[in-house]
Amino acid sequence: MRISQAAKEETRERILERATVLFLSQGFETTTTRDIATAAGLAAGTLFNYFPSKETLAMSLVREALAEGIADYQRRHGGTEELAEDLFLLVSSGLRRLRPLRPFLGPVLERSLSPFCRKTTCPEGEEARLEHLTQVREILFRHGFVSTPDEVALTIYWSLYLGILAFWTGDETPQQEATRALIDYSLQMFVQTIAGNLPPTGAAHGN
Amino acid sequence: MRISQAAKEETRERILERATVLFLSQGFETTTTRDIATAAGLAAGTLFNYFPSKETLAMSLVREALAEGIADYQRRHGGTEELAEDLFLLVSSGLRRLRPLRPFLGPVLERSLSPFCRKTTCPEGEEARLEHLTQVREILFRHGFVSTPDEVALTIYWSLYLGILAFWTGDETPQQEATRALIDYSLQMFVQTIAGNLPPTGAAHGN
DNA sequence: GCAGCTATATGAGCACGCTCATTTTTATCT
DNA sequence: AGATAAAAATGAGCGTGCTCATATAGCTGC
Repeated sequence: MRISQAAKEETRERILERATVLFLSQGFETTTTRDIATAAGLAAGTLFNYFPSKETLAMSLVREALAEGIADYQRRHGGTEELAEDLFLLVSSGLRRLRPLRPFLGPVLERSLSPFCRKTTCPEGEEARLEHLTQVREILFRHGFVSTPDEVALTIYWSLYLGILAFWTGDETPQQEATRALIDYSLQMFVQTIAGNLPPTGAAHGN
Repeated sequence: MRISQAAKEETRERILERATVLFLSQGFETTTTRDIATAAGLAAGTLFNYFPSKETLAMSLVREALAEGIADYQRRHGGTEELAEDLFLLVSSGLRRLRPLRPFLGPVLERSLSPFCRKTTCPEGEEARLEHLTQVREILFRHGFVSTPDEVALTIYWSLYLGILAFWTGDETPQQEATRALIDYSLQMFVQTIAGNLPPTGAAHGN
């Protein structure tokens, strides 16, 4: 068993696929790793040759979706809009890709994107965070924030973003309009602050 | 075994006390519920007559600390300061009381205060959140925000607050100065936005 | 003090995520 | 082909948090 790089990738995809089905039909917590392994035609232990933990498995789905969201955003929007609008499109693109997974995302995001306890957290979550923040930085740069934006500002951005995701996972309004309002408000808040002149630490300044 | 209401409370306190010691010396995840039960002189299962889950047990400690923080705040500050300053004092009071537990708070807060998945979350966490937000509402009211502040605004406040807590649990700077800066920034941001006139949903307006 | 009742304590046992020694499969080299 | 070594699959088994049938202790009315 040396070359079968392709076969291995295939198995990986099959696991993710079956896992998604199970998570959607019975929820994240209720689905056992044994269930997933069986559904993918593997022994219980084999699953962990592909993913170090159940959490990481689920987070792979999330990360992939968010990455596609970023790609969508880059493809469609050159960034001619206003800053807040631009960020709104980024966030929306992510949510659109995450949409099919929404029913089971609560517990997954809680464990893997939570701002707490960066050490224990699974690598996939950390990477998703970095990928998103990189894109945000790029947008800010494009809008004239030349210096690397404040560490503090980005920390706050991530807090707001998590709040949005969290709210969205439980938003029962028809077309998730409530989430839309929250995104608007959060981003306006962020942009207004970062663009203005704030006493304490001094936000990055626009042109 | 009927009356011992007082005795029961005593046992509860003993559990919390021993658990704190264990959590501090070996961390939250590493400490088993069996460890705690034994340390409190109980059988493994008895622990769960007092706390429905390990998470809830830990969260009781947090909630108590935060409640004391709020009490401290109310005792010491009539609220003569500026709004942002007032909120800063509230947050600081909480952190001061939480300080002794800091070493093991990461995983605990992650699971119990996380904005995700309100359903699964333990009741203690939800209550702590409501208690804190009630106090925030009171402060806003005192500063002239007559209408109940926007649901949206409070959701955002909580996101920011969680971000602060999260950052604080991992803050390695000498006197947690970095956290101080984050609190300043976050609250300025919040106050500035809530006081100003923000297009989308319309924040509560000051006098 | 002795039944009777009920609140509490007990610990065997369950299901879970995950590990690891072992077995099986597969590619490469002669 | 056969031998060899590496990669991958296996499933028994471990330590968790937590449950639940059972046992025990404490109060009440006699």
